[in-house]
Amino acid sequence: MTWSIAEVARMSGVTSRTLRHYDGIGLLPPAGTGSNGHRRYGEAELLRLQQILLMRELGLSLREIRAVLDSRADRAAVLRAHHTRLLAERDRLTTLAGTVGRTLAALEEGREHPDMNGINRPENLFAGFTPDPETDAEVRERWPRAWEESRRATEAMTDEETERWQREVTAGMVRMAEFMVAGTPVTDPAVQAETDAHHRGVCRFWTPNAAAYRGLAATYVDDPRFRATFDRVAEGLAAYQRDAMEVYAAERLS
Amino acid sequence: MTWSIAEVARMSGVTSRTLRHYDGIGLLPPAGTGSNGHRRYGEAELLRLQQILLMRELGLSLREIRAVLDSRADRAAVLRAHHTRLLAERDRLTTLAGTVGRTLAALEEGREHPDMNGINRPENLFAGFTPDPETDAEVRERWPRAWEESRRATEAMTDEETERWQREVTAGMVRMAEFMVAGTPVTDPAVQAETDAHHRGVCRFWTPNAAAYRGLAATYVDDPRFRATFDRVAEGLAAYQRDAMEVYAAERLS
DNA sequence: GCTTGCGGTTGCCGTTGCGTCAACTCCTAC
DNA sequence: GTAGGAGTTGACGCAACGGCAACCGCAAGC
Repeated sequence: MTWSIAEVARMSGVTSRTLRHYDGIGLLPPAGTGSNGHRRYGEAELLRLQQILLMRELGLSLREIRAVLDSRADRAAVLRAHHTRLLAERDRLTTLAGTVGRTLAALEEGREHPDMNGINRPENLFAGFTPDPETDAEVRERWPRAWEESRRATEAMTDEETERWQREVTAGMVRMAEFMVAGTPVTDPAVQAETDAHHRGVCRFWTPNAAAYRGLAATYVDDPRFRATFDRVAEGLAAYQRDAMEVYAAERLS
Repeated sequence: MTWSIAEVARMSGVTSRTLRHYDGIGLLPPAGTGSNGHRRYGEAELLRLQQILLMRELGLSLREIRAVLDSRADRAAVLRAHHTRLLAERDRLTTLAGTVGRTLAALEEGREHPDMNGINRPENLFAGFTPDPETDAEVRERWPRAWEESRRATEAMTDEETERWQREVTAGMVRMAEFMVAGTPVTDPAVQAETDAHHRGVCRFWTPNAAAYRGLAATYVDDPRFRATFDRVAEGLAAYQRDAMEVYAAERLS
């Protein structure tokens, strides 16, 4: 028993165009083609199509589905990865919806040019920034090991890399500010994930233990130069960042 | 003071390709071009670019951004619509992640061919379905007005429309089953939204008031033929659907 | 014998927001 | 004279198809 493309389409609920597409990308070739070039599908193909549609409903890409069906990938592993992606995307949308909602509220409150809810978005906070000699000397004196490590790492970067990195730091600060104005507690997994990114960023230059990381956190608030940098992005960000770092140090560092 | 494309790219953090793209689609034409064809950007363009990037970060499409900037659309209205879209998409992902998570759990529990967590997914539950004369006569006798209205609406549909409609009904039942196995309470907005869709579907043939809709709900469970149809999708679906409909009737109908 | 219609075919464009070549041009410095 | 850098336009590619065009084969009806 074989079926024509239109019959399969009616039985499965997809369009014949889709079936041709699946044939075209090698996901579901028909059992054979008649003398007139018409595709003929058998039971094996119907079964395969059923599997395809099942996974498609779960949101897997056709490429992944093909990998699974051709047993070039483990079903469970693919689904786990997909699940993680879904949760991450959901969290992203949640944050985004919050930001849009606040912007909207500001707009309707009459502020014609909302300033992003108190967040400034410098494209690159450190553009043309050279650490002033005074601070540099101070760091060198107080933490000579860290200063030396950091110096080596900095010198190894090209100008381009430096700028990309500065941009990334700025973006991280803005994301943190987002959480802050959204009222997200610093213990929230999303905030801690961001803090983890910050920690990894710091580790590019210097690997702090819990106490050192806490020291850095304190410096952000206590040192007027650091605090000013944070507060240029959003008021209170230095303290928020410090709190997040302290939670991170307590939970993830030793 | 004007800037070259590379300068603007460095200042704003986007690539020169992006700027050319924005020019290409008319979103951000340069202030002018030099004798050598090179684009020159002025302060007005930088300001416009800043606005663009702001809205882009909020997730708006370039088309929407252009509409807003050319004041062919209301900022607040666009943001409100976008906010709604974001929330809907977030909810979709949440449900999807739940389904994927349960499928994954079933898979890891050893069931190599998980049956979608107890949900059957007939492509079209009513394929080739003709209401049996007995039921038909019964409905006609008990609710003559409704039977007549429904008959007229049914006859007005082409075969194609009928099949599409049956498919949609089946899909709705599967979505309901998803909520049921996910343990979502029937009072949940998502479930009520689905019930609203069901209600609108019913209204294509017959417009029930609160009592009638509740009566239909009861029939789903009490009538063995209806219940069997629901339970072919998932066990207990008839009761779940009834509960959802009763909540709906109480809250939205009179 | 000719037309009409159905069911199928291939192939190409459009969708979104750019990344990534390729092939040129212009200007400057050595 | 030539190498290099900064710019240009044009085109393909990405995911998963929808939709259209042009064409083919086969049947029925005139």
